[in-house]
Amino acid sequence: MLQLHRLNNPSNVIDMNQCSACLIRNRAICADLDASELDALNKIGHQQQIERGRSLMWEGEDAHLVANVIDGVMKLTSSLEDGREQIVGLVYPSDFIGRPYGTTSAQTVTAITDTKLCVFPRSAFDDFAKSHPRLEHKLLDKTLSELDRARQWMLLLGRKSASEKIASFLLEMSERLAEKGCTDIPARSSFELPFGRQQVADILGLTIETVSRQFTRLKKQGLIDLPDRRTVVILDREALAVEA
Amino acid sequence: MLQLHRLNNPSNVIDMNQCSACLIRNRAICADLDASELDALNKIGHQQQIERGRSLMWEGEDAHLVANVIDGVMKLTSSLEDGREQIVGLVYPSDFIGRPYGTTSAQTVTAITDTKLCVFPRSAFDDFAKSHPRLEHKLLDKTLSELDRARQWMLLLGRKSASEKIASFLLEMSERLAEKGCTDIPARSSFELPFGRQQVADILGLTIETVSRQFTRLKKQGLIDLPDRRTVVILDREALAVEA
DNA sequence: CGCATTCATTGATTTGGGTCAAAAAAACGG
DNA sequence: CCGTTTTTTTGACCCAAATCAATGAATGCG
Repeated sequence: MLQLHRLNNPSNVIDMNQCSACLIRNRAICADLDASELDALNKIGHQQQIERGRSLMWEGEDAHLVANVIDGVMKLTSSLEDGREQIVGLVYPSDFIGRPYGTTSAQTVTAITDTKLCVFPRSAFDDFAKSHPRLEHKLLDKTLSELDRARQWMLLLGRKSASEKIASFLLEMSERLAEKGCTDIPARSSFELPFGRQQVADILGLTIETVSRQFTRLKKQGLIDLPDRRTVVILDREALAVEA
Repeated sequence: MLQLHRLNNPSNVIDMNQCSACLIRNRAICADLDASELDALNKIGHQQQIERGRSLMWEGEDAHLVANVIDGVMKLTSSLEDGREQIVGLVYPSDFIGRPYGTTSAQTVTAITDTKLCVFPRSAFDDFAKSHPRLEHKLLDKTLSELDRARQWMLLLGRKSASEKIASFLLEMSERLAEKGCTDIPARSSFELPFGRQQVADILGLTIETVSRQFTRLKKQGLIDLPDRRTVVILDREALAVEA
């Protein structure tokens, strides 16, 4: 069933256009490359659109590609045989996807919103990376940051209560979405979640019902407002931080 | 209070002796270095003993060093203000510790057993790494593996029940401790945990009582035996795998 | 060796969050 | 615009694991 979502539709494939105009160029792994290097990298990759809900790679399967997110949000998920799912990572513009120097993907990578990517065949990318230390350096730096973030999330998953999880989540989202420019809303106190309630539950290791109840509780207590189901307005950041 | 554990006791500092005799040399980040490179790395680091319970760096504090574990087991922990603690990583011989190109440590690093380390001042290590792509490459590879492992652990923390957590833990330990040669016991079905019950609880996001109850349950059901409080014998790996 | 301390087990009780079920509200499609 | 589908909210109930409280076993030390 998941197989149906495979992306081998050539109509989605677009020639890689000028990196120099790329909005996330200075934050992505290609940031430290010079013009000629960028050109070489250009030749091995291409831009690709991927629509909301579609997956780019699957847990346990061969991953023959790596990618950079240009625009949109993706999720990394691990799941159990019975369908329980945990979102183990979120991928924002300028973030890197995939496992260089590995064969199988440890997680499923799925678009949460329509997403624009720079895609590279893994083997070609591996070769390029091995011979371009500055790129590997950037990749290492990003990976180390991701690892720290993942470990911070482990504390939340293992030790925080539902209300603490929700509060931490809202605060992190308000920062992340602001910093990454995923929305046009200037005020970081108001932001649009790219996730539905079930996805929030899958991020926090909760059920959808618990997420919903916590949201309405915070709303009733006046710490947040929820104008529509995707928008969150933080009314009392202080109080929220105390809960986190 | 934690400050008392700081390692500035010069008696613990030993000159780095010959890497060529190092037991973990071929698995650690120094694996791909040639003799002269190894010699240069040698000059910036030194070996150090650290005893069980002592910490090498603290969450949120400046980390002016990075290290390689030669022998022993260490833990990475994150904690909340009220003392709740989560073990977010385990560090075995040949594993790397610390955050190159970063300033503050995101976790506390503490010895679980008496540990032997190769310690490097961070700034000197950073410089060395930047000019030695093969070392950075190795470091990247290790970091990517750690990230995959951390994310797999997030699934356990967020979605597994206590009995599933315990079963997964025992199976992983039997593999990890065998593969890393942390014990002399040849049979991977019998191994000695380097952790007490509280630490197992901190790894799994449970309480010590729940861990204890699950252990005794598995013993009563004949899936494992517990000859003494640190030793685990897996009697029915199949059944344990079904629980995991 | 015996006392003290730490660590682990076991039992009784509580509770946070899960499950099950239904209603309400949005979003979608013709 | 209306019926269908999906998503979210709300309520009633339950249970796994936490908490609280002892007891029992190891370990360490004078």
